[in-house]
Amino acid sequence: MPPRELPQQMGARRIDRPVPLRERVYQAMQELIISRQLAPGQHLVESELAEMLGVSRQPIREALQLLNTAGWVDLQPGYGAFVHAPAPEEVDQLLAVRAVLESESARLASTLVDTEGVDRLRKLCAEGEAALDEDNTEGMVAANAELHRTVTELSGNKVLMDFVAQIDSRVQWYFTPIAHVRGHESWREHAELVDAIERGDTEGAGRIMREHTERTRRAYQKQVEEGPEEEPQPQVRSRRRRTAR
Amino acid sequence: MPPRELPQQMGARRIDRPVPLRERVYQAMQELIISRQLAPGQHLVESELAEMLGVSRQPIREALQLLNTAGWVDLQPGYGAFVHAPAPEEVDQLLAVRAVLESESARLASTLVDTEGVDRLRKLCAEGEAALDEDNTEGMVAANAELHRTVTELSGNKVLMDFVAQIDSRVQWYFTPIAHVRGHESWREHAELVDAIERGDTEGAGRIMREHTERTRRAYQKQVEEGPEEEPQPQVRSRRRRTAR
DNA sequence: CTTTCCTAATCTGCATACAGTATACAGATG
DNA sequence: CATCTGTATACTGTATGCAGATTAGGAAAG
Repeated sequence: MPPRELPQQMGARRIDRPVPLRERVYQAMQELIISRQLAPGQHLVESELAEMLGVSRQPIREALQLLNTAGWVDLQPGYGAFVHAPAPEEVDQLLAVRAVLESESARLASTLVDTEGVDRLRKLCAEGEAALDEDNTEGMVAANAELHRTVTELSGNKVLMDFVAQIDSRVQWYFTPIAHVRGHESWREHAELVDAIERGDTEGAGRIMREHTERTRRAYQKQVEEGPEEEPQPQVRSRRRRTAR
Repeated sequence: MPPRELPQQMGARRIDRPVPLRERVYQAMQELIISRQLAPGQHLVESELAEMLGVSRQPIREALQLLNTAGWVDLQPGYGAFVHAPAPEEVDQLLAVRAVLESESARLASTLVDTEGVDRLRKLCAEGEAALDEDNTEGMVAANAELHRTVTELSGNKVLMDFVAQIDSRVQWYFTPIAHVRGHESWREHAELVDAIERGDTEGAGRIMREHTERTRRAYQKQVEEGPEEEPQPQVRSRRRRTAR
């Protein structure tokens, strides 16, 4: 330990190191994928992306590797990178895992009740309801994500947070297009969940969260059955020739 | 489909594409970390690794990124890569997540019973017991890992498999040194688990697995409390000067 | 002797260059 | 006309080079 301690309480936030290019490329590409500007199955040519984003191939490659491990793109060695095209059963499986992890988050959160945390949750509930009333889909999705994230944060388990974060961003991707249907119902469940957490009702919190996410999952399944398919997705999966000059 | 089929039954095994260098570097480094040849907290200098493994820095960098997302090394932008040094509470959290995911695996597996799968599980149980009898720690750890992996595989949920695989390899890393203590007890529980899966006892399978992994977790906690610390770990975390010529 | 500042050397981040491989198109062959 | 084969080309994988950032170590000052 250094002889003299530095007052730890000051703006302990260290100056932000320059964010590596690969991180920013990662973010940019994630957004391009979520917004469907890069379509599922599309071939991602490194040099093209490099030119598009104004950087060299190196940071592009690094970002692609990260996107690969996060499940956003599929990397086929010696072949290329393709935007991941989630199969319906994969989405279902993802939601199943989410259900389990979030349920555990709720259980843990309820054992660490904390008025400050509960306040935050209630505020998010209010925001969500408000967004719902004014038909603001985007705001609703955001509030929903933030609520779930907060519950996980309150669980106090960092590892859990990491995993749930990974899953949630992908769930959001799959979901955004099929505009969240179960509006009021969903937010009523959220409110119940917060109540259970507040009173330290571990079993209740876990059960409610589990039921909640399972219902979401079933809503998704139903949507898939009914809505035949958004588009059959040409599922390109083949290398594309750029300039056939 | 092409008009004329090629006799599909012949040695249909396609020639293995050259495994990218980054993959092999990843494997090599993971092994070096598990075997403690690269100590926790140690600074990993790209050029050094490149020389050591006989490749250029590029594949090293890519492998480091992957190792980072998998939790094996910590990457500090502009600063360097360091072998991850798990804090005790992190290990505990990891085991908690493992407990939940594996329990769910067992539940799902029990709903998809299948004699072939049960046979494989039983065989692994036998192997484990045998290894235990002849005091073969390595074999025991391997059988244990393989058993858990198989249960997850039988769950039929690919996403779950991915996550559990990630967790398990890290759990193995943390565990190998503290030589698995709860020997017979652990394998008795495994046998019970397989029985439950065989008879399609979903709740039982889930419960047994949960209790099993929770017990493992508690065994770890106890070990941590008793064994003060392996070594206080200098926690180097500082860049090292290579050739102070 | 302690603290501060400066300097030098190392290391990372990013760009570019090169080689090998897979693909698509065109021409050849039956 | 259909199918096969050869060749040009584009893309990935790997290596190397360069600039800026960051730290360790030591000199200078209190």
